[in-house]
Amino acid sequence: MAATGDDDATAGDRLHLERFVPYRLSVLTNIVSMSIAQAYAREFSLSIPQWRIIAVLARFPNLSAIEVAERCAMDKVAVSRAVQSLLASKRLVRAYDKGDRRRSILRLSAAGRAVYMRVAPVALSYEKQLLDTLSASDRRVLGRLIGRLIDRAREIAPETGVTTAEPRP
Amino acid sequence: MAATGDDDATAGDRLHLERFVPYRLSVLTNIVSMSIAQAYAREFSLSIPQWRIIAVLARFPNLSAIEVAERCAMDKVAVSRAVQSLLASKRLVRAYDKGDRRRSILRLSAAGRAVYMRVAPVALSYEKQLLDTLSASDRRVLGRLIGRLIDRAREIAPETGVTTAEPRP
DNA sequence: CGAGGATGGTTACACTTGAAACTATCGAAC
DNA sequence: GTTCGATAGTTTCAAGTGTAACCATCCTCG
Repeated sequence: MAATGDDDATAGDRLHLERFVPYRLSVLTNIVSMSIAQAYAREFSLSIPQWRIIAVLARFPNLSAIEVAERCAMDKVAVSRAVQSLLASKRLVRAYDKGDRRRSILRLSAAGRAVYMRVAPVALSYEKQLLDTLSASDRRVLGRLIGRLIDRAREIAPETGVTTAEPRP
Repeated sequence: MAATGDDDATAGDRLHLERFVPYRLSVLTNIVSMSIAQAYAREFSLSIPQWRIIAVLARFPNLSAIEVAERCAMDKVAVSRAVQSLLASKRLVRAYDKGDRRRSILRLSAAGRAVYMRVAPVALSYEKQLLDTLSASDRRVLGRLIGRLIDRAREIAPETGVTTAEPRP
């Protein structure tokens, strides 16, 4: 127990970590990410980046590595590494663009699709469990708020470079 | 086969990454954390764990390492390391409990408080900027939703051990 | 007292991650 | 065609992180 008791933040501006939204978001995200990761890491030995790549390629096949990076909010180094391990485990197939031979074209293999088919329901059911404490209207609001905050965070981010999802259309 | 480049997720259960709440939370948190970290990492060479420890000790002085860990949602190894570097940079003072000599007692030094005084306003102003796209009522709702989701995530987390903040009172 | 177990904290090692440098290809300008 | 700069992707090396093993101290129960 804090000997002096409490709150020694003598600034005019008080930062209460436990009410500080960035901090709380980070706590929430950590718990959620770890929970989901556990579900697939154990059974399929997938890392988080690997799983993201599978998920995005399941939905948008034939992306290049950089396009994957944009959609996944990962940087290209992380994508490169995850792609290599997915190629090694034969869950991914890589071709190269005829016209531009720098550009890779990534698709899931049958094995990759199989992994997706088994992991996706687990992920979705986790999300369902997580959200079912909220009312339908709270869920809608949550979705809207997250969207707004992401947009806003991007606006005020000091040119963070790559950790930005959603390719500009 | 969708060579057209769209939605090949032929499962009955479709995972739309861009609508998947855990994913969106992770994107949001990444952008936010990196933005804030940049602010203090550059000027004060503080890592995220270091900054968290400073913030929590500014508010609750004389905690032990484990109490810090609980409040920061960090594990004790991370705390140990961050404490060491903060001791090395003279931003922290460590004493040991008279009654229980295993137990450390951590406090900010004058230098540590000075860092806090300069970083806290930056963090708060970032939060303000982030949230000022939302109406006052949306902000309240957001706070409530995050709280609910953290509780829920803890409930359904498969005994993740330590990544859990808020000591039980 | 002293053995066994719990608790606070640190160390060791393997693995992941990030920043920067590097290769290779492309497009355009001269 | 050659040079220059941009783009796609990889490699490298250093730093960060997690797990497990490890000391030291404390507690308790015989």
